[in-house]
Amino acid sequence: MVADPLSRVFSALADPTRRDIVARLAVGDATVNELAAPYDVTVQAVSKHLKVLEDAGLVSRSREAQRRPVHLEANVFDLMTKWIERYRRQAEERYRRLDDVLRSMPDAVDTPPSPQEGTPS
Amino acid sequence: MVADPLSRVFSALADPTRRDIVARLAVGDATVNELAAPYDVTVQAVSKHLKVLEDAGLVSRSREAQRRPVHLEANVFDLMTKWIERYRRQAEERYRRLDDVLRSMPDAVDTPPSPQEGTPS
DNA sequence: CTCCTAATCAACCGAAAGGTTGAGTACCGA
DNA sequence: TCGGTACTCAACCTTTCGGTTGATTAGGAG
Repeated sequence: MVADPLSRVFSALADPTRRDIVARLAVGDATVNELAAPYDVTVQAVSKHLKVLEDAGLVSRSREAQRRPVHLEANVFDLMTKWIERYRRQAEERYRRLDDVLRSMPDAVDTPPSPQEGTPS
Repeated sequence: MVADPLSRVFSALADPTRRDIVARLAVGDATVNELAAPYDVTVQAVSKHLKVLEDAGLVSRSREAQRRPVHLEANVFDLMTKWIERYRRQAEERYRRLDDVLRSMPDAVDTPPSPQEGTPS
């Protein structure tokens, strides 16, 4: 994957197994085998999932003898949260303004999705 | 796509073009042709993107003559935000507890990511 | 009715995702 | 040194994704 950071994070969390792994890691660090245990997929598949999460910056892997404990990097969530909040706020602001406009013309339409007006272009 | 709601939302926003469309819609409703204009892809491709966003519950399409104005449903962001906040909080809480433990044993290790302890299982 | 515009549907294509099996690497323990 | 354990790498397979072109539906405008 050579996508932008935001796409990598969103895409990493678009898979339920990977979200599950993140949920598990929020409790505490774990090894690949520990993470793979609950699922009926091979440990290689989980290893691939971890690579995706790592590329997205959501987890890091250290080294402890032959074990490679996986650690959740929760701060990367900020990237998403900021993006989401930005457009949510913007959309809500817009809704509020539209509401004001409708309130300021009390004699106009009262059926919101009615496409009956002849608004010329 | 027959995935769970959360996967649909994350996956919908994993594409930069679709995030761009969401950003555009936060400013105001738009038609498919208007949305397609800035990109050098066909209008059919954009229509597909909108279908993905609609299936994720992020936008809705009404009908106004032969036009189908697209509207941003900002409230669906909540689903993501809740999921993210949950595990961020959990991870931060864990970090805080670990910090407390380390503080309560002042003679122990002082190199945070040092995997030198022989914690027996 | 006929034409134009807006948008979707359908079939297809190449690339990437998610899975598998099999081999390879790295480290510990006897 | 020889296994055994923990994990990754590589090749392959099938499904999904993002895009295309071409046909079709739906609704004004003349």
